[in-house]
Amino acid sequence: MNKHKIKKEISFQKFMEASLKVFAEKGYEKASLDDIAREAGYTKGAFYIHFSSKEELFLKLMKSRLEVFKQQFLESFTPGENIEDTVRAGVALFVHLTKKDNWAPLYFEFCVNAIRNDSIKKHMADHYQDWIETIIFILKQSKECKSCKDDVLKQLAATIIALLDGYHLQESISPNSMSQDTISKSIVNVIHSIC
Amino acid sequence: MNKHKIKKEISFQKFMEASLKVFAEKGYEKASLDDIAREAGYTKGAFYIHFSSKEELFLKLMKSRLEVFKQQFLESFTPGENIEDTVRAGVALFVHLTKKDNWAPLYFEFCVNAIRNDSIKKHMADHYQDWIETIIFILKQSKECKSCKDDVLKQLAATIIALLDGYHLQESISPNSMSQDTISKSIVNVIHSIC
Amino acid sequence: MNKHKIKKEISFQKFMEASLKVFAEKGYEKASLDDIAREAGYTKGAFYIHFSSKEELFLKLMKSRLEVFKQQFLESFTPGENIEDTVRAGVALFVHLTKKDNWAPLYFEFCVNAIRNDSIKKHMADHYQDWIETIIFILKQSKECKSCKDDVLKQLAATIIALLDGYHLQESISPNSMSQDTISKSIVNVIHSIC
Amino acid sequence: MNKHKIKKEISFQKFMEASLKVFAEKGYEKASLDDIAREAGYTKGAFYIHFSSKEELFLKLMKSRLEVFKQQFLESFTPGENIEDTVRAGVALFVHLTKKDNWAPLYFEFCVNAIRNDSIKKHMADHYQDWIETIIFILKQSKECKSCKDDVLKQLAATIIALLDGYHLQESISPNSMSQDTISKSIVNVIHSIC
DNA sequence: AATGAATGAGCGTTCATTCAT
DNA sequence: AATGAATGAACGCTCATTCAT
Repeated sequence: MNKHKIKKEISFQKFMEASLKVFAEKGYEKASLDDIAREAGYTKGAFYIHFSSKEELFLKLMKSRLEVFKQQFLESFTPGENIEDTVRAGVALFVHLTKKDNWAPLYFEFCVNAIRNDSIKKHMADHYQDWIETIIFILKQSKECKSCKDDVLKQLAATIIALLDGYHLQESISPNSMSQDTISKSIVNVIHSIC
Repeated sequence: MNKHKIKKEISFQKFMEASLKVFAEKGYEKASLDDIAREAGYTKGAFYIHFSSKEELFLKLMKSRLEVFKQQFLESFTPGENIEDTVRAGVALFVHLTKKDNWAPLYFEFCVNAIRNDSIKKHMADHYQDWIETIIFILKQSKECKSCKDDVLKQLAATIIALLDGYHLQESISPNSMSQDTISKSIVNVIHSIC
Repeated sequence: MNKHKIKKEISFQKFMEASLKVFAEKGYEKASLDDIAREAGYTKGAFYIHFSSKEELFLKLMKSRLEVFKQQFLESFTPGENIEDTVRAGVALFVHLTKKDNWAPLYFEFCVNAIRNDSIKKHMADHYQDWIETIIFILKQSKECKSCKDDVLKQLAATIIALLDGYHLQESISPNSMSQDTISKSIVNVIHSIC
Repeated sequence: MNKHKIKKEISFQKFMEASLKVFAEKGYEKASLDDIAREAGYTKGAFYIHFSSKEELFLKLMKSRLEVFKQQFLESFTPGENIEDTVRAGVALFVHLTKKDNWAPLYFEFCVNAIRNDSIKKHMADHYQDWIETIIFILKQSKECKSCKDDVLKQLAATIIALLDGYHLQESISPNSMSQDTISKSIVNVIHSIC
């Protein structure tokens, strides 16, 4: 039992959780290391034991949260009997996860920074690719898409993501413009029309 | 003809144009008033003749650019003979405007700040409302949607916006995942399925 | 009459004088910009109106003080009737200037930083070259050195500088080990022996 | 034989050697204990087992290196048959030692700190006194200085040190301005002229 | 004897804002 | 209307020192 390592892991996690909160509340630039350290229950100096810079923390947090989001989705997702039920379950789960942990401000903070910073952009692009593949995998298990070509499915998956992202954004700024039902129906329709 | 006022209007516009560029390049926080003033061809002190704070500038710029975007859309938009052509024209125009003037980083900068700041959020919400109405107005001119109920059209318009926003975001981070054609077809299908 | 420029020049000079004092007292690294600004009667922020970095200030101060030292020497130096009087006058003047304005700690601070920093080193090397030429010029006016070869005079001048630097250093650490008289005599002797 | 003590002595020496290197490269202030510990092959915490502070290390290093320099000089120095050979041998040895172990930046770092810090100054003054006595001892073995008065020899020794220090400084900043031969000749001449 | 997590004070630098000119 | 010197509060980062392990 290595107490040092355990302690380090605990503080690392506290910093990650604290930064999740502070970045979500204030955005990357306005979140100060003082804020984050205070929230984590440490001093600013301690921060540099665990991270080499603010940017590194942001990147690590981003990787971690995007991964956690995907894991939580995959763990809880259960496809329905038909494509409609499957989509409905997926959308419901997406909406649910989206409301947890201050996800919206953090996610769009990632996006905005990705647009201007190439190394973040690369990461977000990978993340999109991941989701495209995940969605294709799910779609392929339905009778509707079983025999669709891969490039068609790719476009379809990207469209579904666009719808969800756009819904998420709209919901964050002007809640209740769209119902979950509308989103689900639209997705199902797009699937039927393309496949 | 008041020379003072004309001069003032000119420098105001120069600051607006300069800040459009600098905010798009660096984001709100990292854009310094020095950068903006230099870009505008003035000094920092001059800034405060036209704006009372950096935040005010950002808000004014946001209002102005969102308005300009809409005006440019409305001016150039010509509905086609049928809904499909109309949608295709609208999407093409949206994509075109979206690529001008470094629009993506600025637009999503607005969105991200809206999520965290209530007065900005209010503004963006109004902007969404505006677009919803504009889209409803366009849809109503087609035979497909002529007799649709208003609340159905609202959901439809919001869905179209979500698709476009989501496409815009994806395109900014990971270009060429989706074709314009896909987006148009999806919109047409959603229209058909809902109306 | 440009008040802005005058004001700027005054503050610039105050910063230069303040840094002269603070660098001499604390050395380059331990002298903080807060110290220097306080000593100058300004705040830290004002510093960056006049200098782009701490290092730039140090370099400017170094150039300025080395130049001032040389100017003061040249202005006050009057050769004697013979080489002995000339040397005696020169040494007395050197010793006098050396005791003004906290010169020793500043000068050796320059030297130490020169050893480790190439751009400073280049500057100090130029300064040495300057002094060698100045001393050669003075020596050439004496009948003893009138017809000496240039490379011999160069070695002679460098030796004289070594003696003065070495004396200056020793005097700064362990005062009164050597008399001015000794130094003068030694220089005269070296001149006689080489020329 | 105490294993603990031997181990302690070894790590002490490693820290001394490491700090010799790091102080020479970066100077006192910019040398961090992290740098030194890493160079020594330990961690920062271990440092405080052997030294109570950074300043103490610097002082111990200074004492040790000044002593080592003198020991190395005395061990290798062999007087010649006449004063000229003796001086030539001494100068050659001085120049040789001076080029070893990054001596210049360290030595002048000592000097600069001595000028500003009284306890270091005291130490350097003792060091100078030591060298004066050493040089007097050497000079007294020559027929030229055998019967010189002590205070005359003291001035002479101080002058020789000044020349060597000045040469060392000049050589460190602007190499090859003076030849070793010139320095030797000058010293011999000063000896002849004073004694 | 040695590690390494944590502190806390300090530093160089940036920048929105003010105001005399 | 415009300049630009000055402020003052932050901020990211460093580092000598402490202490539980």
